[in-house]
Amino acid sequence: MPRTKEFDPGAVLERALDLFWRRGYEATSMADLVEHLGIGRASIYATFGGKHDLYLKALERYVQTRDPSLVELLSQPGPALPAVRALVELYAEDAAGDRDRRGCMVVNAAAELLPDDQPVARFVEASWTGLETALTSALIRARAQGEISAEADPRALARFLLVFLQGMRVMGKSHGDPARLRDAAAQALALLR
Amino acid sequence: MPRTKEFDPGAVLERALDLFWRRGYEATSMADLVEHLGIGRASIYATFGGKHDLYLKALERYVQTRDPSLVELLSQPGPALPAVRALVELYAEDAAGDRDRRGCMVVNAAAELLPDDQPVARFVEASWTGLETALTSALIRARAQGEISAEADPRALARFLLVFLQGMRVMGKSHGDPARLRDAAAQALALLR
DNA sequence: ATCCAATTGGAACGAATGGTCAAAAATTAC
DNA sequence: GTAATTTTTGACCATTCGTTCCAATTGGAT
Repeated sequence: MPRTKEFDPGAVLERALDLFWRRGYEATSMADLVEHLGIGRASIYATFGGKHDLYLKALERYVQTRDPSLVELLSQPGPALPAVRALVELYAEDAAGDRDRRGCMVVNAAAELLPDDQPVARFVEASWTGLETALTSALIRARAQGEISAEADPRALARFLLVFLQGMRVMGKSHGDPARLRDAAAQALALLR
Repeated sequence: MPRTKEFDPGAVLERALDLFWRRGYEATSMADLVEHLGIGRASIYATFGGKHDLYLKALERYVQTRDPSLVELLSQPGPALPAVRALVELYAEDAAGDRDRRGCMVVNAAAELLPDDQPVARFVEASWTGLETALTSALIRARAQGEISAEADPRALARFLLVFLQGMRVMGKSHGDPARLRDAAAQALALLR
């Protein structure tokens, strides 16, 4: 009995994600969204709720469609260290080569909305904890397989990498020397031996 | 002939800095500022210009009154490496112990306003370049004094530390395990040998 | 004491904000 | 074909936004 929607909610959410990612939360107005999403104002409210709900769903989609490749990358069987190194280099290239300098949406969310926005805060923390866990488990495997020193502390190393990666993501928003992030990444990788 | 102001512009700017630092640019309204600065609306415009000008001046004050201690710290005569290590630990403690999780205003500015806001972009880049330069010069001294390996690359190491420090500053906005940043910092310091 | 000039508080500005509502259109099930 | 129900459209809402203006006030210089 319900009438079918004329649009694909997933595709619309993707466009909302694009806008929020590029401009942030406050700087993106409902008028902007109405214009770029291609659907009416009321349809947005009916489908996603208010602006904050829509932002949260966009952030969720961001994590689910951009980050998971990382966890998969880290969970491949076989040698674990190359995956970790590849991850760091991927982040460096990503940040250094990002033409429109949108950075990482999670980092942007943390910087703009935290500490006041609790739903976003929970989301950010969960995202970071997830990456820390994936890194830790990869490093535990690496140590077990003799790829890094037996004395290494996998969790501490994972935490270090986690912080360093977020650093690259913030700094990627600035038009600095692209070699800066590459140099930094090369040094960070020296810690993994 | 000009009449003297009834307020101390420096003190007022300090209060504006406090607000912008905590809430960011967009989320801070002129009404908020009027309420917290203790001076009239027109006085704000007459003294500092519009909202964006005020933000820029607050950001400037932030860098001038919070960061310079760092440059001084790194420029002390004698052994250079302890100063660098102290700096990393200071950032870690700062981020982990920051009760109200306001983070670093430069990082917040970068995440919220970049890449679209060019004046802010210039400011952020200058701030980061300045820290990179100070770190590089300290590490050059450290190498010359035999505190780190002769094969070490001071600039690359400085860039690494720069990125890592900014990472701590973003992540400090989240209520995560405080040990996370301390663990990370300890690992990063292992690179300075 | 007087004039000058700048600062002051507060009212007012139009534009833009996020959100709502009711009428119209459209699709499905019968 | 008809009835039912939901989506869509777009006008509309009160509020808040950053900014400007003006009249009153204030303090400094002569």
